[in-house]
Amino acid sequence: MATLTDVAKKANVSKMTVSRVINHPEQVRDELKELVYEAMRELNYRPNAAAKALANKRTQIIKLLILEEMDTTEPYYMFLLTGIANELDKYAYSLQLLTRNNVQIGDSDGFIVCGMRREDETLIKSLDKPVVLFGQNEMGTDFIDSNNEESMAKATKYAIEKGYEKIVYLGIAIDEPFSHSREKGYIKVMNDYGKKPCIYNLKNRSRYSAAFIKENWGKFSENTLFLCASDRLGLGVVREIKEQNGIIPEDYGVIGHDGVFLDQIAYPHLTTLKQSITEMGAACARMVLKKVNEEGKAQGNQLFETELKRGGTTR
Amino acid sequence: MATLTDVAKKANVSKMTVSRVINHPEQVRDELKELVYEAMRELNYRPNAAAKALANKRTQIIKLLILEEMDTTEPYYMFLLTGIANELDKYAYSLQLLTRNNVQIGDSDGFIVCGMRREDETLIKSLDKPVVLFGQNEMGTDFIDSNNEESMAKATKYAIEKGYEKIVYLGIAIDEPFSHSREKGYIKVMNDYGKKPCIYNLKNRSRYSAAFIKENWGKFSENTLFLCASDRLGLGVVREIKEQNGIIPEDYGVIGHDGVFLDQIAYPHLTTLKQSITEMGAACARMVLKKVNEEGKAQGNQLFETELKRGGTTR
DNA sequence: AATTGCTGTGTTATCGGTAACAGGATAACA
DNA sequence: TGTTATCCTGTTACCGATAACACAGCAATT
Repeated sequence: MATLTDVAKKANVSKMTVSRVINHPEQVRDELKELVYEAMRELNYRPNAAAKALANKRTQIIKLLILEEMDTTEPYYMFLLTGIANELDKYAYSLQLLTRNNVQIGDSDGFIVCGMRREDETLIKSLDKPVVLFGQNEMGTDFIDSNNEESMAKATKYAIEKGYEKIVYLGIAIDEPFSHSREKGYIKVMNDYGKKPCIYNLKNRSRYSAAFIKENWGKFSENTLFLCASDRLGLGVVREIKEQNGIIPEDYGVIGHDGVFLDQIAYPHLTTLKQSITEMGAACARMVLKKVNEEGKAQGNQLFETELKRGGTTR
Repeated sequence: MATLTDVAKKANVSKMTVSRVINHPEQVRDELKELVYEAMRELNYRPNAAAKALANKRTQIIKLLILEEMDTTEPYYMFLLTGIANELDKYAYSLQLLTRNNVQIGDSDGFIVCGMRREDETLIKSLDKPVVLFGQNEMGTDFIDSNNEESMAKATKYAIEKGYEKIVYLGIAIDEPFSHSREKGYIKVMNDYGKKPCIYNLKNRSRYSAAFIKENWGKFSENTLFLCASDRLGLGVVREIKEQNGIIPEDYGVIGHDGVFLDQIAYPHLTTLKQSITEMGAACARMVLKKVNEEGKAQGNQLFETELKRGGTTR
């Protein structure tokens, strides 16, 4: 592997100049810069992350803290991880994965945290390096998330326009901002259309949504659409509607949320709101690196739109 | 953060001695070792991975190369990743994730490769650092995998003992060793019991197994068990049996394979062969690090037993 | 007592970068 | 022309570890 020194020799400059070309190009004459770039190209120079880390008193490591139990977690995270990892790679950063079981921090330049719940606030506040959250929150920490409210608003509108008479919202029974936002989007559009919201909150398991449909089957006239806060809930709803011999999508519609894997497990495939998880992962990585470079300066939030992906569960 | 030098001062030795205590303890007098250990404890010394990496001409990075498409992949990999990451952490190693899209290698000390197919042989042979495969193979590369043959043998035996008359094997139509091994385990036990194997190979998608059941429904008398090479296939089978009003588990049984997430999505839950993915991940990490320390010396293979996890799809 | 060998420890140089400082060249000004 | 400021580039020291070598102390050998 070529080093700074090799490049410097080839370009007939000192290695400090090469280092400057990389880190403070504005301090170097254009002429020299060209020479250096050329030498780097010819030698296929790749900076040594360890040396850089040592000199900068950095680690070139970002820790990803996953606070959710993975048994109950959707495949979801693989996409997030890929997004993060690919982006980190570009800056010679690498990733360390932490779960609740091994939070024995080693050392890192920053954190990305996901699956956070309210009670984790103290844990997160205790981290002494820049933090970016994946998932909206109200503690003022920078975050990346889907635009949950807008997402559900869009779905509600879609359902109404498809002519479903009654739109029932099945939310996730958890007191977290993302959940409230989704509900809010639904309510807003229902009000706009002069329809009465109808909301039930359930644990995020398909058996609960299935059980719910079973118990309340009598209540739901034909031409009802179940708008679910997760594909998992959607899955249970579809299962039980079929069990009850309801006809999908003519008499009953189902829309899920997330669009990661589970929507494709359902039969027919769920109409769902697909999140751009991989892009969001990349955004998390970029944001945390930026924060690292700016001594932890707040970066604000970033919301991603979801895409309504039509499956076989809506007209 | 305390450094080697800090520890050395505290223990009244040179930093070289401290380094030796860590890396070649047999070269240091017990007396001094005690002093050093004590100092390390008091200062809560953690070695600086970057410095170590630089001095050793290592990177302290292992790359995980995932060759499968993740859209079609089971959540599976999150568990693997956790296992790998936790283990690497212990040795101040971190992880970089590569997919087919970004194999532009940076630099690393070794590779763990998974989702490999035959045609990837050249790619893998081209890697210039120690490699461990997750998944059995015939190219002589060290690997970790479940004991696929034994796993299916165990399931077949179980099905027979539960009194299912006919055991139909639904394999994954792919010319890879893991697939052949699973089939082999089935055949072996069927022969042992004097039963005639009945094998179909399908693409690993639930809609194909569902379609298969639908088309062939007439052929399957009651008291048949479908032994599936994946939970995904199992899922489709369960779905279609219910569609045909077959009764599970009394008249028809289903056993899947993998035990990661999908088995719990089915209703009723699939009886499945649960793999110890996280442990296997840790084993991959250990093996690749060992290989790194032994200049790439071959490490052989390591097979993990699966656990038969009873769900509602067998008697 | 002198030589040899073995242990165990310290010294030095090095890994590949970067910050801080030093100093030469040129332009701007008195 | 001499002084000062500005711009660029090079030199030096250092980040925190490790390998290679040097060497002191002691036991075994002659």
